[in-house]
Amino acid sequence: MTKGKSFSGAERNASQAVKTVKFYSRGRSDDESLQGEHVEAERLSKHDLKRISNNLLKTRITLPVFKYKDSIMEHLLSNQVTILIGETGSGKSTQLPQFLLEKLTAAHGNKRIAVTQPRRVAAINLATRVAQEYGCRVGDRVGYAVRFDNKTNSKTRLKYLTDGMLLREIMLDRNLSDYTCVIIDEAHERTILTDLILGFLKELIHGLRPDLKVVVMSATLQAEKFSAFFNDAPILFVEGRKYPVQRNYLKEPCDDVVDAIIRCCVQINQGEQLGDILCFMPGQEEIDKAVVVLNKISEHLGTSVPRLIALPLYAALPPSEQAKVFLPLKGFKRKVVFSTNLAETSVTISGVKFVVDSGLRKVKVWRHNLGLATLLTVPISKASASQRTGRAGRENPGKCYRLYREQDYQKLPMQTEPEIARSEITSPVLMLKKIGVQDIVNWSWLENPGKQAILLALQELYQLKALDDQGKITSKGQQMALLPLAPHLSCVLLQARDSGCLLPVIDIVSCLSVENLLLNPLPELRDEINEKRFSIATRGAKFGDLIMMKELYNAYVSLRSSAEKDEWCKDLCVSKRGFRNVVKVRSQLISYMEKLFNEKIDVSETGMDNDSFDVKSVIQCFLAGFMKNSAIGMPDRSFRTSTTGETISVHPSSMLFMDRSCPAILYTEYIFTTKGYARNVSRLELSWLQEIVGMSNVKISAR
DNA sequence: GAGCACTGC
Repeated sequence: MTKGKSFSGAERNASQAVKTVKFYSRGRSDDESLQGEHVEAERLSKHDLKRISNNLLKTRITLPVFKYKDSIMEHLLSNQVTILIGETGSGKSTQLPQFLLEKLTAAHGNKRIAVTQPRRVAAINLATRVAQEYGCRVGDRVGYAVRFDNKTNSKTRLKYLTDGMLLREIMLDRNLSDYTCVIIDEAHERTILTDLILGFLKELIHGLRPDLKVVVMSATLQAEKFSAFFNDAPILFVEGRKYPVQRNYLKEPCDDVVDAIIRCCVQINQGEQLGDILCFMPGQEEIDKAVVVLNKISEHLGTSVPRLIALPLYAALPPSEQAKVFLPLKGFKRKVVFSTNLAETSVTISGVKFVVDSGLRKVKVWRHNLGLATLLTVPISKASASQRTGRAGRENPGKCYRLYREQDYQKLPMQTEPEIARSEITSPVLMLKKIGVQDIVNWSWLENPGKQAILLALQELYQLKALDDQGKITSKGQQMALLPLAPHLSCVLLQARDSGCLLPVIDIVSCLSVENLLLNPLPELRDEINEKRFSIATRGAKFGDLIMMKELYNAYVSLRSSAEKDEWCKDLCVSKRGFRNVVKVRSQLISYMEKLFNEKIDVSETGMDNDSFDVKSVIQCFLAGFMKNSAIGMPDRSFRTSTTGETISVHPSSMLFMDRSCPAILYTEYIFTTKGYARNVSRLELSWLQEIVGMSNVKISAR
């Protein structure tokens, strides 16, 4: 097997510039592969826990990271901020926090160590594993906190949590006085929330907490950026072990991604030893097409080569379909998984020996000046290409086929643009205001989103009455920041309380904050499923998607058994996992509202009766949060946005797609793909609009 | 008259 190419320049620089601790992991890796290793710790005795811990220790001490413990700890303890670059399999996420736990809690007995993760599963899996290694139950000395699931108690000293969760804690206690050390893991992913935490920690250690220790853990490419941000904090480089992956490029660029990927898979199948193939593609459309084509072709390839089994993988796919990609195949077969970015970080498939990379991804880019989101297919970054390639070398040496030329690869940007640079930032700005930041433009941004973006966010928050005309956070803004919702939806909820229709609005807001609740039916079932949805949501048929969600929710909770619920979900092509989440979100929102206003919400009055709420009041609550998201019907039957007069169309997924009678519409999302689409659409009467918005800034032309 | 990458509280 040919050895893979050497690291890129930036990776080498990072390792040369600093003290290098190299090791080769022989144990299991420190991330997703922990799945399925859980032991029912609750049922085990102290003796059993100790025994398991001792057994695991035998594995842990064979890890060279254990051998370098003293040297790593020396750096960590003598610096306030340390950047730790650790590759996959370096054990950094499980071992380092335990080393620190030993040292720091000896000195600060009642304080905690926080380890943040961008994803819930990672936080839960890591805490579960580390508790075993430590020899305790999860939720005792070692625990975790993610939304809907808090396994910590007063004895917890090592706490794994999602970065969203830590930000909540920051908003409630801006000194983080519970903690002696904060470890930010996977910082290179540059999620908005990770960026905010880093900026916040920088201010905190230079202000009220000069004693707080900070460790930033990241993959190679961004080390210098983090180091420079924290006043040249030392970078520690811990090498993991990856198997070599041979990289192959195209000689000529291809113009049809699906065609090129299929050819490549067939070629691999004919020339290479057994091993599964993982193909990275931009989106669902290309994936579905490739699956159909490859499954058709594989029938005609003969029996001298493995039978190709094509499988799709993307987030909108039902979990039962997603599960198929993890099942090993029996017999003379080769699995070909066509995946979105999902398989780049969130999911690991074992058995993959070959990666085919289209070099493309889909990305949602917010246009501040237009006030809309666009969904674009764009080339990936070098970092992303390297991550995708690495998926072929997790268990054995592998090969990667890049469907672009080497000179095209050289032209790719080094890193993916951080999320905060291409997103709407009303929510981050409100969080900063809540924390007490006055000057948002000059705050310690890891990546400053720009003056225009910030001013537009401030303006938006002012219109939602979260800020006063001095730019100071109002008491309404304080409440909005504490609700686990986008500011617009928080505003809707607060309006609903004032209007006396909190319960139906909470149900709808809960539906809106769960992703992929309504699944896309297969084309041949579409009309049938639509009919079923219309027959259940009789008022939604007239008033649109928000009202439909309330009716679907009512229908869902009126079913008794979970078997009935599952059947119903399947029948209407809605996500059962989604609806289970709706129920959780709903009860969380109710309890948060109770806490905010120190009052008890009487849930009994929410009946199964769809007619027990007033449609006009409910939709007017949404107008309070989405004032600018309204459009007026024109004589030619198109809609024009009331803010800019742009043409906007009702999205085909909406209940109102076929409706020709709406005088005006309200929508919660405005997204540009092939043209401007309104999603989650409600019917508006012109008089409703006038009552709420007033005549001043909306031009209304009657149909 | 037609479509949607991924997270988080």
